[in-house]
Amino acid sequence: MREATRYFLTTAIDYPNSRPHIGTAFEKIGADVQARFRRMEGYAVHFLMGNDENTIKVSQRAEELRIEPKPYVDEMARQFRKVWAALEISCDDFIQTSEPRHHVGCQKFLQAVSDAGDIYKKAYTGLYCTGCEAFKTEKELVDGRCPNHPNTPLRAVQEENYFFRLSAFGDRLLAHYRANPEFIQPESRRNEILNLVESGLQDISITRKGFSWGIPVPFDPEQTIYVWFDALLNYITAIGYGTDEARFRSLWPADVHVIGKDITRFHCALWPAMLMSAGLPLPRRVFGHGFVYNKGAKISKSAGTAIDPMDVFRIHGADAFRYYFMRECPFNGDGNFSEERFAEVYNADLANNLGNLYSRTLSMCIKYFDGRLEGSSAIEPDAWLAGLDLSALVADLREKIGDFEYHVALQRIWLEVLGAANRYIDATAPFRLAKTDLAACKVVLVNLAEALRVIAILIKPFLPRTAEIFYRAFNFEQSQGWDRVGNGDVPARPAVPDWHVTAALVGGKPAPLFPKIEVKGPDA
RNA sequence: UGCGCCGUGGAGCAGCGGUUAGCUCGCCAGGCUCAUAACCUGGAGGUCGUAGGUUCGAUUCCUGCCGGCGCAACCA
Repeated sequence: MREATRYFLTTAIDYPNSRPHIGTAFEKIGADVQARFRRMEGYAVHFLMGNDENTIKVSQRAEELRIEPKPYVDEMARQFRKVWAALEISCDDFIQTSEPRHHVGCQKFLQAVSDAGDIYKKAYTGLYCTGCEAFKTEKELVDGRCPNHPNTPLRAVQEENYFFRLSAFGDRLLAHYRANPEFIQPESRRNEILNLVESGLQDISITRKGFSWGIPVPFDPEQTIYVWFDALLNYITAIGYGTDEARFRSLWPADVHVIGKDITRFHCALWPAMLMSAGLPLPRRVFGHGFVYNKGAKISKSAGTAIDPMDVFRIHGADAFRYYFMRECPFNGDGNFSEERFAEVYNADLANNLGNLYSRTLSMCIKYFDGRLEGSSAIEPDAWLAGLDLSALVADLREKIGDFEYHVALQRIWLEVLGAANRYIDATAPFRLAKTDLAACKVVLVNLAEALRVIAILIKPFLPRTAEIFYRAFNFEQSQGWDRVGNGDVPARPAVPDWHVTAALVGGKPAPLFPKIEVKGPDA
């Protein structure tokens, strides 16, 4: 068997200061859709996520809780993974930057960059706010004070740090952007970075002195590696850089880093420069997705606008949650979340359209044929398409999903495929044929069963649970197991002789997949 | 201030150099009854923020302005 093409994708690693909110969930879902889609296309996907743990805040928080940092980050990682699992995020690996594999790889990398002559030591003088435990720039100050801690005087602190010669990489970065237009996506992010790098880069301090929680600098144990330099390296340390070179070589470079638009500069300027210095290939693509706002307001923990994803999908299910964000919030731009809008989208697209199509199809099969469509193999189920060209549609969806244009892909599926099925029922009226022409009625139902199968495949990356329920509504697995079903199976009618309903029934009827959300009226 | 984004029928969003500007919700009128009071058809409603420019032609490209927002480099 031919070795499948590898596809390595990553998300940003998260600060484990607090639980994930819907904004971080948005990113993971978007990446997961890509991972699932690529698997369906036959790629050997490696999907990496993780937590960013070597930060001052983590050690402070652990201290507040009177526990050691390591048990603290382990517990947070457990909670994060639990949320991601509940959201059906299909990552293959989850790295914590406190793990030995990361420490080893980081030190090796830093040494490599140092050997390349891109690291030097320099005294840095700055105003330090003890309230924030951070340096402040002149621009940030309000009346010479830290805006967050106006009563705490700033201290002038001088510290010797190691610097990375980022400024030396400007021309090479620009050359790379020009030679690889798809390196930074979407276009607006690319323009931003082009602008930034053209205006000149400054060297960046990459170590801190006096912190015990973090990765020691190999050639100066008094210093630890600063979080940004350290965090980016997770993409290579997780796959064996410094610990398993063969594996590293088989997976690197990454096909895409999925990140938030706020950290594009680190991924598109600093990160490639680091890799160039160490003599490693650059990732093929960086995709900076937009943000999710809470009714137009920025998601902020302090302002109380953060929403816990669990609150939403605990009630309505992970698939509904995933659908909302993928359909409603363009991945290359910003979107909004509100309970009202969620209920609207859920009821219209999932309950009335998708779920109801499932219900009415199965109900008729059960009611008129006791669930058995005998002789189905003699029927060519393409009437329901009414001229819709499925292979052209799939080709277009490949392009759209490959470019992270999920909202467009979903709109097409709903408008054209679900629409075709619902219109077909209306046009043929199988409920009427059941009284006059059972054979004709069966033809319609075989068509509808086929429609459910096609829909199952098309929505598989987005709504994995629902897709599986659709596929398993009939005995299609006798010809192809669900786990192996891919986009190539859309036009391939299953060679199963007598299609029959295998769906779970409640009281002889299919249970509603997406029970409608009762919308509260203004006086409720 | 610099950079970026947004301003499209009542609401929320797509779209994008070119046939009658789409979708969802809401509203109105029909049809249907298999289904989660769901589904299907049709209708009302927009001079695509504003003033100019480029073009045979702009909602779509450029510039100014108005309004909203995000980011501004050791700050995630």
